[in-house]
Amino acid sequence: MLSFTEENYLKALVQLTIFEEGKDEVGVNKLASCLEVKPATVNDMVRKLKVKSLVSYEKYGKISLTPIGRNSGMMVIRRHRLWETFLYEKLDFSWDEVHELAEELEHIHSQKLINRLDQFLGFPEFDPHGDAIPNVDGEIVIPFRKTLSESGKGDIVKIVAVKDNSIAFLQYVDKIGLVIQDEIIIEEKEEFDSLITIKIKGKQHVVSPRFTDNIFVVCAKCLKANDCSCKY
Amino acid sequence: MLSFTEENYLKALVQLTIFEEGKDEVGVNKLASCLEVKPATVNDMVRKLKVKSLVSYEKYGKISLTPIGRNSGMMVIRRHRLWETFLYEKLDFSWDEVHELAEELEHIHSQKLINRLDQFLGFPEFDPHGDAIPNVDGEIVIPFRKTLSESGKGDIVKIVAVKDNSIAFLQYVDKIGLVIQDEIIIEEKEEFDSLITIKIKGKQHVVSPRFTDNIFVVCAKCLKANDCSCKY
DNA sequence: TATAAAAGTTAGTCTAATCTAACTAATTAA
DNA sequence: TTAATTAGTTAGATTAGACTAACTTTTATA
Repeated sequence: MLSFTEENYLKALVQLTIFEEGKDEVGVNKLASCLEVKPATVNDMVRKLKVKSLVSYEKYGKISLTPIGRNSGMMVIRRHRLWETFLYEKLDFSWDEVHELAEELEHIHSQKLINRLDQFLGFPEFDPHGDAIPNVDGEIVIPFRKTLSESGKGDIVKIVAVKDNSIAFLQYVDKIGLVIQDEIIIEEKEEFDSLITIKIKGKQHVVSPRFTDNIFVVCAKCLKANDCSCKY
Repeated sequence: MLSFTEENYLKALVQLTIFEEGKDEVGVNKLASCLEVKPATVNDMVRKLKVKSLVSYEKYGKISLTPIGRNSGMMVIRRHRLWETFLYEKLDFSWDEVHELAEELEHIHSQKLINRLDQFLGFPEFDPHGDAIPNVDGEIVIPFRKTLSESGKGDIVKIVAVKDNSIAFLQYVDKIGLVIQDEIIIEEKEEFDSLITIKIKGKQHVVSPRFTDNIFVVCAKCLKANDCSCKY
């Protein structure tokens, strides 16, 4: 049985490798800052996780997940996202409240509980932030998507997820009136300071990279993220 | 913020004092065996809880809860029993499965979460084992009831709760076919070995004190536990 | 009421998860 | 290609919650 802490390390590793495009390993410092602990602490823990065959690691090398470690980490994320969905759908919590609560709930271990919860929720595919929920085997389809920052002037896109789950960010998104699946028109991109002018539901907003880096979108027409050549 | 462990101490103290008729304090050994730790461990912890004004305690004396300690302990029990109800009512768990899962879920702290859950469940008064659920202020109405062992020959009673929440006991209750609110007729009481012959739904069963000590009942006619003088 | 048994305490040890401070290795840039 | 910077390691300390073993106090009983 994994401890609360060990699970948090595995979860962070999944986020920093599998969910981070084109990466399958991560350094001690990066993991430390993600978990808000000191590198020395990570060093100790990674050795323990290695003994348990959950990570691959050599002194002065990078850290990566073994298949077992990956699956365990994925299960934590599955639990997290299913609880978020429960809180949002059934208990009427707002999307900026659910993350914090799910941080605790994700450590309840029972497989049976989480599978029953999944069923109770009607086997949802996405959590309230638009993130895919790993299935019972720890598999996940990472959908094609790009950030709003990567969209070009004139593009008409659809928001499919948010990257940042912090209360401050989500409340800002609410304030603008943006909801998952909404259409966004990129009206202007200012090279100088990277500010972008967008239109949502007919209303214009000027937003910063701090915002656009954390909004995941696809083309509103073809629903592709990258090799889209749709013309409006 | 109380730790997982501190909460378990407070919960056990509520059970051993408030829920145990005519007691308002308990010794180190009793608490230790209830929590399945050594008396030395309890001694340490009780000192810590005293510093936090959660218990009253003097060296070589008995342990009792302060009003704050009582309320904190009650909140753990409220959470436990609401989660049990959720698992039973919404996720179709059987009553012998819910206790174990609720032991983990009860440590999720959010007041808001538990009050929303309460509302979602329709403000239930009793958990699946027939135990009353403390309200939002940590108050509880401990209903009048006696054990089946205390019932006399010829009594017709109604089961309102079970004392033991262990899987083995609950599965035995299921096997007999007994359900909360069922009527039980005490047909025979054997002084020699304390075996009792009961009739449930027209079927006779011979049961031991191990069973009857853990079944809470009231008079089926007047719904009183003690000063009942109903004649059948 | 003396003494045995039960209940409670103390001191010292252990493990998990963290830290700080000082060190070493690897990488980057002048 | 050396020096500076960044990344990673090690040793030793700390805290919470548990333990054992030896001791002391309280209670019950002969």
